[in-house]
Amino acid sequence: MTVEERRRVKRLPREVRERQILDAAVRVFSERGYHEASMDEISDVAGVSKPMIYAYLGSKEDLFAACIHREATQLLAAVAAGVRPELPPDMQLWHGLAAFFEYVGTHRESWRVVHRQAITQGGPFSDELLAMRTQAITLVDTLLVRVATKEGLDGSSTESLAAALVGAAESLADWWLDRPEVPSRIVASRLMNLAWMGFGGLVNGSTWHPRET
Amino acid sequence: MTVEERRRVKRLPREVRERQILDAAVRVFSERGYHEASMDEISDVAGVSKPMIYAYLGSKEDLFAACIHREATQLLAAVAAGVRPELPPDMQLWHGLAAFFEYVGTHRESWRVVHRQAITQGGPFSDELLAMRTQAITLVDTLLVRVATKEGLDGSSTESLAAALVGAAESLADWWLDRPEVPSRIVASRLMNLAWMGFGGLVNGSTWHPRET
Amino acid sequence: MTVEERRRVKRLPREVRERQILDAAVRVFSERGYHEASMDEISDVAGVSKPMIYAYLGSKEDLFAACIHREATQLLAAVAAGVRPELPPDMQLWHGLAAFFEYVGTHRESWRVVHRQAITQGGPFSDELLAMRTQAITLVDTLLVRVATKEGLDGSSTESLAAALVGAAESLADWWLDRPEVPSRIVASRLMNLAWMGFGGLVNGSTWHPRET
Amino acid sequence: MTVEERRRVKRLPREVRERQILDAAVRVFSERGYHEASMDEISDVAGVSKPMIYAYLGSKEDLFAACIHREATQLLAAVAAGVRPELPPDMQLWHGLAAFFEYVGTHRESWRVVHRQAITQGGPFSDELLAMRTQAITLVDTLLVRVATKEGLDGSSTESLAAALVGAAESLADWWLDRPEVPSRIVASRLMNLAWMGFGGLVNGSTWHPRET
DNA sequence: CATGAATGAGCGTTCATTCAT
DNA sequence: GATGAATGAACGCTCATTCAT
Repeated sequence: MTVEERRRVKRLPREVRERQILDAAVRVFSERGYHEASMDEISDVAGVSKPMIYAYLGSKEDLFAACIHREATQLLAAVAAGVRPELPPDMQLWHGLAAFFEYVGTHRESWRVVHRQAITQGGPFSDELLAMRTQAITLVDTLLVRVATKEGLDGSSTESLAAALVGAAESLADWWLDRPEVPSRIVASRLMNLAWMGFGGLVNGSTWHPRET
Repeated sequence: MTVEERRRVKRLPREVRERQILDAAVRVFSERGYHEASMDEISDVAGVSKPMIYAYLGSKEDLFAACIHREATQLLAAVAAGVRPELPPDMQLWHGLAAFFEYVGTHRESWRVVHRQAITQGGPFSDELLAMRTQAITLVDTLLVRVATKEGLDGSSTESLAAALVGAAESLADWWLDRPEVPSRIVASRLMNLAWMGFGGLVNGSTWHPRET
Repeated sequence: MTVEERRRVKRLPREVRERQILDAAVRVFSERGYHEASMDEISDVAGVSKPMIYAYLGSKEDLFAACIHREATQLLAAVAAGVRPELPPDMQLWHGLAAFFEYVGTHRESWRVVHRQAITQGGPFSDELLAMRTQAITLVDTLLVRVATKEGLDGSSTESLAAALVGAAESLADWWLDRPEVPSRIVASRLMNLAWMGFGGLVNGSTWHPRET
Repeated sequence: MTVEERRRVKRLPREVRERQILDAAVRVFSERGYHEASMDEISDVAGVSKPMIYAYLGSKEDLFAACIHREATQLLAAVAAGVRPELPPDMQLWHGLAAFFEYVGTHRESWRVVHRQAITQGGPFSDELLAMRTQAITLVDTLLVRVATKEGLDGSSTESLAAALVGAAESLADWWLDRPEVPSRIVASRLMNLAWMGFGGLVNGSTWHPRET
């Protein structure tokens, strides 16, 4: 019995198959995009017949949502693991950013699916993604608020700043995806500087305003 | 139908027809996304038969590329018009950002096509988009370099900062698209503050570095 | 240019194509039944590609409904044409029945689709069929009522008798379908006798009742 | 799972399992129709895994044929039980009809499967059904022949009359299925009157013939 | 010039059926 | 004996694209 035959014949437990399918789906969705991806290719890559996909993960939409959910959860977990609460705020932010870019760098497919694809598909996908994003923003906001209140800054605009920071990180990650030669530390450090200095300025009260010209 | 009657039906010059088609295509692509958009609907909205579209603008891909090109060119022109070279650098940046958000706010369909759609479709579309982006980055880089060299900062990393800024602007615009209640000035001002403060820090040489923990 | 090529190339007007498609659909539905019939086969038989069917007649359900409607209408028209109002009631009934069996005998496929298939498919098809049946029953009822009132019979149960007669005719036609050797006149005459004698008995007041045993 | 435990799970004898499966199949076929019924649902309703069904009853077709056979046999038995040979012919017919409608009324699912479903599916099912029908026609024919010969009527057309009667009964039952408010006795009585009066006319020699118009 | 008519090719989905366990 | 796991094959439907008119 050859290895190939063995593969075709073995009856794997559902859990294993589901992982195989999700792995394949992430890869194909990442490479082709949601619409260009065909269930046929996914089933080929997964080494499983199409009916299995439908039996275990449901429709194409369901499958895509499952991908986003799994990958986004992993990403968020990686970032959260990087942030250690006993450190001072700036170091927390730094470690969070470093973990984020580290993860994106080592899981490019994952990121492509979660961000590039999910963001443009309306409906149920956005919801899944939105929830994750909200969590990320909350994470950052918590940090900023701690600094801001200490320093006496009005806490009202921290959330929008957090949103901008998350957005900037996403955007930078997207930009970085096409430049594999830059080390993740460098990218993280650039954003950290921009963010911390900019935020520092706001905390000091030295805001910029347009002058009359 | 006699020759006489034939002459009476609208027989518009090619240029006008092309504009009609492109307008319709931008609208439909923006509403439905690239893949959900059907040539049938575009031809309906344009009030032109499908063979006309193929004759004038080529395949669906060609049509989409043409949309991106036209809209991106307009956007870039609007931003460039905002930047007035006789002003000091910070005011140039400010007017550029203001013009950008102003344009995005008043041409939401256009932006949806150019950014949200184009970014997720691989292949030929990215090229069109990439070229425009490079122009934008160059525009900003020119500004930064002028300040940086004046102040003695090493000019090596200005380009990546410019890229980060452009990326942040794009991301923020995307975020803003779903929040029509925020005035464009406010959004522009937030990004301006973050950018200018952060950049100012770098110029001063007061960079942030991770400490040992 | 061969005949075949000519057929592939000719652009026929919509109306003609629709008839072709409906003809093919009636044939295939009649032979295979609704569920076993495939759109592929119908398109093959019609000598048209599948997209044409969807463009002109809509979904499989729509197509089936269109078949029923067309065939049922024709059948009813044939029967109505047979009934001549200037004749006495029994001759009207006779000509109606004769026309009915004549039609069924010469349009077996049509009848199979209208009755055998439509009757067992729920939903929208039944409605179409029900409407036709109601018309048929009304037609018969009108006849019976005229006789019944003349003779003084209570007209309350004529409708159910009409329903029974229509049902018996349908059933007899179904039975007859598998016995092509029997002439249509004979079948019609048998039902006519059963009906007229039975109805005559009722009119005379000589009804049958179960006796105690 | 130990040998001990295995023995405790329900390990019913084949006969019982088959009945379970057939019961479930009749229910599902009756509700959904042959094609809409899925083996999955049947196995669910039966509380048995799909491979069991295939092991015991064979393919879907086989299963359906088994359903028809069982139900049709029951129906015929019920009718035959109603007919008591010691009674006069008209009372025999009456009791047969009454038993028929009584059975259909109390076993609607059964009837739906036997008649409505089986009649529209070609091939093997018709055979099963045809055999049963032939038996029913023979049953009625026997009755009619006895009367007819006694009275001197030519016996040649009794079979077709019997067929018409059986067909009318089937059709009336089908019509009645959707009108549960009518009592079975009424329906039976209507058909009995129509049949007996009509048949009586023939026996008397007072047949109807079309006149010249 | 302009279009209604026409299609090849492919997609998402389902289902009866069969093994390995 | 009994089942979860697995699939081949087909079906309904759509869409970008192209001719004949």
